[in-house]
Amino acid sequence: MINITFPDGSVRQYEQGVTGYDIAMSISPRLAAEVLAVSVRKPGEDPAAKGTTLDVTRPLTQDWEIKLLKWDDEEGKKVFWHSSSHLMAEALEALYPGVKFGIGPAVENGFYYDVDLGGQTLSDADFAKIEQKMLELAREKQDFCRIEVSKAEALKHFTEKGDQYKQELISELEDGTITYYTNGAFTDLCRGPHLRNTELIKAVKLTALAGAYWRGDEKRQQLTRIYGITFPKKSLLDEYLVVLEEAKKRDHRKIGKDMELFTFSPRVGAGLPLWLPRGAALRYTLETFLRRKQEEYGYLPVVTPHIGAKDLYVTSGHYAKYGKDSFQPIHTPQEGEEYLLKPMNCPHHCEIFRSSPRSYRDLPLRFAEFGTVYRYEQSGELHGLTRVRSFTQDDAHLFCRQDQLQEEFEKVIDLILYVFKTLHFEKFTAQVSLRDPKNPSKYIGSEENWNKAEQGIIDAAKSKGLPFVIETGEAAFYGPKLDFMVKDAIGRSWQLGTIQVDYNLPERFQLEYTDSDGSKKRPVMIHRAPFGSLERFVAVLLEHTAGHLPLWLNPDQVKVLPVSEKYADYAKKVCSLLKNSEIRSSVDDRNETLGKRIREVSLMRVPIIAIVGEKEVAEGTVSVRHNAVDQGSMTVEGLVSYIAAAVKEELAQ
RNA sequence: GCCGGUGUAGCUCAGGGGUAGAGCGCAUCCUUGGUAAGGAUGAGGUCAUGAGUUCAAUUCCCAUCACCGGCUCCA
Repeated sequence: MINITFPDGSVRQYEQGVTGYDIAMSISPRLAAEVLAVSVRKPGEDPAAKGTTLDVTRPLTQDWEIKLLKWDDEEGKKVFWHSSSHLMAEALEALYPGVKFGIGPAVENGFYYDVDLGGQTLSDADFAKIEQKMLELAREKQDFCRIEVSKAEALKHFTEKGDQYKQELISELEDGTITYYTNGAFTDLCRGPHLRNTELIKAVKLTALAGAYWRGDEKRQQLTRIYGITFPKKSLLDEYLVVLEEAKKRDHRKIGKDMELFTFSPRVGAGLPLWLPRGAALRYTLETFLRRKQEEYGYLPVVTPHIGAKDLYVTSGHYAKYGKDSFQPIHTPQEGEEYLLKPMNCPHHCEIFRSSPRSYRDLPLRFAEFGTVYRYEQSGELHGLTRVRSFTQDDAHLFCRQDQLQEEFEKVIDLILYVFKTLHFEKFTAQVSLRDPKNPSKYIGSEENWNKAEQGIIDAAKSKGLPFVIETGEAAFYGPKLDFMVKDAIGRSWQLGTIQVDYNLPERFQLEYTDSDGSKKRPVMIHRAPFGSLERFVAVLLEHTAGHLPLWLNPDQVKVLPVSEKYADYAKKVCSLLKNSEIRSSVDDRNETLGKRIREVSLMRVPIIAIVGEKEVAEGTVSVRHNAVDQGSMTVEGLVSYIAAAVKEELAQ
């Protein structure tokens, strides 16, 4: 007998060799029908440690703490989708004989399989056929069987099959650890785990077709990557399709066009956004918001040029690292002079630090700048406002003493949390990015400093009670960092704010201050950007809010609509009174019906509509509609204080 | 940068070897309206750019550019 501990702490005894499925059955057949996989962990192991996921058909031979994984568990979905990729492979093999398979994992939303179709081509017109075949095979209730094989046997099998991709994978595996999974006529090299059988897959949708290199290496064979997603219920697929539609509607590129915020012009160049008046108003409001807060936190605004001498970046180390992949140096008429478009603001700020002798009493010094930078992003990677070649960082560099690092880092976390809170990004996670210990040559700076910096970040995050994950190998080449990933209203993750500790640039720029004992010391530097960049932040904000920006931030706060042209003069008067109170307002007195203008103004997401007609002119009032809700009539002064109160409430949160 | 797709009016898109269409928007007129689409008339296009095939190219072929979906990358 073995002891099985359940998540609630209860323990039950089972026969040796019992399966997850048997255990589920012993609780309820209904649970057994839903259970997709089982997560096991040695009893008493750290609860934070991830368990091992096993097939529900795997016999259990020792004491375990288990969790029965269902669709609602991330790991359960992974197993479901991974099995689906095998199902798709089976369908492909049936429809396209001779097809060879690369890898077919589960991803965040579904799964893919990289395949080599030989000479055959595939287009999304073929999706329906493949989906049909998958459903047909799924209904056959094929069991997924796990088979252990020797390396020699596995190599022989795939050599005979002529699948060089699997051969390559097997050749890198250790003998004795190799398993196959079969479902129906399809056998795949696979570690698993998988579903019990294919029947659990009730709804199938192939979503995209893409090219992908074998093992991500552009020098190697290009495979066709087929993306799909499956569900245990048809209704879940329908819901998913609705979410996709919703995401399309929330696409910041579309909203930006609708709301006339920004545009691009091929004549100006790819990835170089042009901010339209309303977009510029939005940016300006965001900048002012942050500038004021930073002032409270003791930041000092600085301004630096958009170009810098090449030597500046040679000193910083960026030239060696990125020079070849950047916009190329600008050459001046005077021979030998070379300037670079600035790809970051830090070297300029380092020079500001150097501009005068610094005392330990001066620290910390916090230089802030909305600094526009230029980076030669690969053409294929440009995407709306989230990935551009010219963008403005809400940048600041904090120069502090080692004993101030922790506190400064924590204050930056506070500032970022304030920004997120005010803009209603309620779901976010922090990611601590550390060095890749296997690849030390990728990084500059001493081992000792790296250790100090990495520990400093972890300590600060812990003391702020920040939920964070550690990612090794994700650090910048000059230092470790703490990145904030926010989840938007429909659950997608985006990287926004970042805080980075840097022991390297102070070294390279020979920055120093005089300590209390008269000795020269090197300051520590913190890079930070709560928004990340204004471009990306606006994009994420638009997708998060579907363009329904809060009143304080909206480029149009009030639209004044005269009921008919007779009241246009009064409307203009109201508008100018509002403007006198620094409210962003305009009049729509076009010769259109009131209903139509309300519709259009609402579609433009203007939060407040002030309607004026005979009654309002007589009474000296406006009729106010806020977010489609009638607020009754009020005087212009009344509307001004109404807005002031609403804005104050939005910002106070 | 690589693979695939797309590029037709300001916007969203249909069409197709014989130089073009719809809806919305825009303009003018009628209407002067009370909380999400009033009516009529009209103007707008080197069919992304460049070369090629053809009697004839917006349509077919090639290249370039931009955008879209992936891959790779991201100081």
